[in-house]
Amino acid sequence: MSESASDIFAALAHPTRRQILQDLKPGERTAGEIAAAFSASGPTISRHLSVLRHAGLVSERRDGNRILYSLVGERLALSVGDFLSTVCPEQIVLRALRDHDRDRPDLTAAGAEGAGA
Amino acid sequence: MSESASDIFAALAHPTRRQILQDLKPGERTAGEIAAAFSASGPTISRHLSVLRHAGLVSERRDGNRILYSLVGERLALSVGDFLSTVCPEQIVLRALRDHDRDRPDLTAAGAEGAGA
DNA sequence: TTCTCTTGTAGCTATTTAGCTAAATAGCTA
DNA sequence: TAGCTATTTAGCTAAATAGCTACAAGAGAA
Repeated sequence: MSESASDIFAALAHPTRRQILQDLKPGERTAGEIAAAFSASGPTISRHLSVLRHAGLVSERRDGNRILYSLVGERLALSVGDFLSTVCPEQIVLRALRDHDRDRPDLTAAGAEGAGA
Repeated sequence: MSESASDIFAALAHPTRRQILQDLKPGERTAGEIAAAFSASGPTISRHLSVLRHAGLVSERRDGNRILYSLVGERLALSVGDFLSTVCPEQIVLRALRDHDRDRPDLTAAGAEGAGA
């Protein structure tokens, strides 16, 4: 498990791959749709997807002719969040998250409990 | 010191550099102390420190003959946490932190040393 | 000054990665 | 069967990375 942390952070080190993850946040998309959002060639995006899959950050599902990719948010949050908690004091992490969504006032204290969605 | 998320994630992609950050959690250490914790050569560790410095994850301070490094936890938490919040639903991130905290209740308060290697 | 300790830089090699084009694979339709 | 679409794999080149040894630079001590 500790070895896969390198795979995850290496996968996140490339801006195209971070953008792919962000594009997958609303829901699953085909490889072609993902590739169409970038100027790089299809095979290049396919390899980026392979890196993300190898890191466990996306999952794939076949639908006839196409392959649909979707984000594995739990793995991303667990692995990255675990490392963050190991290195930083937890207060700093929570404050960073709070600063990110200033719209939501009391996210860390009360809410976020049964929020599966 | 770059501002790029790619630099930060690339810095975190190497296990030696993650271990260095963890070793710096209790407080500042000299380059020699840091290097002594690894089997790699001094120059190799020096370059790892340079990568971490370039990513803004550590800061250095001169003390006579030595150079003392310390963790910049805020930058780590802000950058990584910001990306995490951009890609994952916030609830997943918070639950991941909470799960981690449940497993190791006293990690943030006391040592978390483990840095032996 | 010179000597020593500590840390960083230079130069080299081996390995990995990112990008491309061309070809192969998987599935559907006629 | 052939043909068409979607996606991945193969093969290549250029660039980046990690490791090493050897050397240089900065700061005290003698």
